[in-house]
Amino acid sequence: MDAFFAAVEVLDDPGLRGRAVIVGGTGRRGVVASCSYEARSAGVHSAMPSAQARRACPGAHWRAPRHDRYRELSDAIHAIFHRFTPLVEGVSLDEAFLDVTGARRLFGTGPEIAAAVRRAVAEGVGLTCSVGVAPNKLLAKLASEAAKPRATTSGVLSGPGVVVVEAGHELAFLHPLAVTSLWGVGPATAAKLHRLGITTVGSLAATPLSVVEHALGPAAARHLHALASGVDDRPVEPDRETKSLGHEETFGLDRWDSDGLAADLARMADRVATGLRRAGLAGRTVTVKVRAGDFTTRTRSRTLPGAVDQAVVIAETAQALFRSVELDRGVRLLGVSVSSLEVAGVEDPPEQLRLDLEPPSSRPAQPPGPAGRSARGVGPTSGRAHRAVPGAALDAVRARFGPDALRPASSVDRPAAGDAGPGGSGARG
DNA sequence: TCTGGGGTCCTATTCCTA
DNA sequence: TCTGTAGGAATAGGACCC
Repeated sequence: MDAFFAAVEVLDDPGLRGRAVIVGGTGRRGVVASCSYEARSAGVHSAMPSAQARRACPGAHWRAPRHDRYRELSDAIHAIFHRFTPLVEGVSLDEAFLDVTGARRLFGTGPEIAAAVRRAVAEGVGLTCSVGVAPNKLLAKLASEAAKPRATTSGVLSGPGVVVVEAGHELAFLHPLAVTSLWGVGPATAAKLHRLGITTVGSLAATPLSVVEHALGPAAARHLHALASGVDDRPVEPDRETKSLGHEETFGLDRWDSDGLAADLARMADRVATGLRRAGLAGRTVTVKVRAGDFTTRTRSRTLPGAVDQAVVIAETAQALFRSVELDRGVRLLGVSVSSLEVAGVEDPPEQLRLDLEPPSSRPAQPPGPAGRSARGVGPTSGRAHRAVPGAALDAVRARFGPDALRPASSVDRPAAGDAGPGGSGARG
């Protein structure tokens, strides 16, 4: 999709058409999530700090992100894709790979299918998308980039909409591109490649693999070297499993209140647990992420004996991990995630619902964990999964009485998201 | 008063066990 | 019983994507 979030804002407010529209955090620490091509002409781009974007484009119309609305339209767009092929791999809300190998008998050639998809999306949801047609995912991705509109300092140039990379012309398309075009080459990798004199995809392909391996390590080098040669065997995977699920918040001001931060961790854990149950998942590894005022980031993780989807267990583990992190430079960002996911079973017996956290010492002794691991002493080590019924009860109450009907008691009577709120967007509670 | 949030993947190191 | 080692799992950090 072209400038997806911004395009949705224009769709819902046609008065914005042709104007510079920026979707992003307006707080003191916000960044640009998406912007219209008119804003891009002024030098604004995704991930740019909001303060910088305001300076670059003072007349822009700002909108706060509305992820539920974007998801709604993304679902509608994916449903359109599925009319052409079942092999749809969603990369993000606004990007997907379609393997149309088996659809050509029904819908025509690749370019014909691309044009039909664009028409169907425009008619179905009123948004424009750009399509790349190519023999593999890398080339299709790069071709779709080439198909998009272009923002220049003198204005917006409409793109071709569809770009086709024909078999036999892969390298002619690929090799002149900047090496940063390759999926997986960000600023750090680009800097290493530039030190070798590698600036284009073609120059990467021409560099001996052993030289690239020395700079990037074997895995990344082999992967990028193959991509630079136009080789990309990755299949379109319609049903990719979720590997982790988390939530994190950047505070408007650095914080030092460890009690308040611990309460926020409980709130975030509750949100993650709700997400796990909604997805029918439970996870064994709890990770806490703490970004300090100087932007250094620390993570602490602990793997539990069983998979959990209960907020109380995730919160207790997260809070224990959090206590092991030095707070000497203030806390800018705090986050919780759960990984080592598995499908939540229903065979485990239910546990008594606990409504809030208590100090570990006030609870009955936990069964001993496996030798060694439990001795390190962070967090609960119950021997089986905590899941299903208590969380389902919480979810049922919230479904009936609203999402705020039940909250961790530790977060009651205090702002829900820290003094200044995440991204400075204000406190709830 | 530069740097969000939700993710995936890779690498190096540490810990534990056989 | 002690020690060295190898391998796997866990942990921590970082790069990258949209």
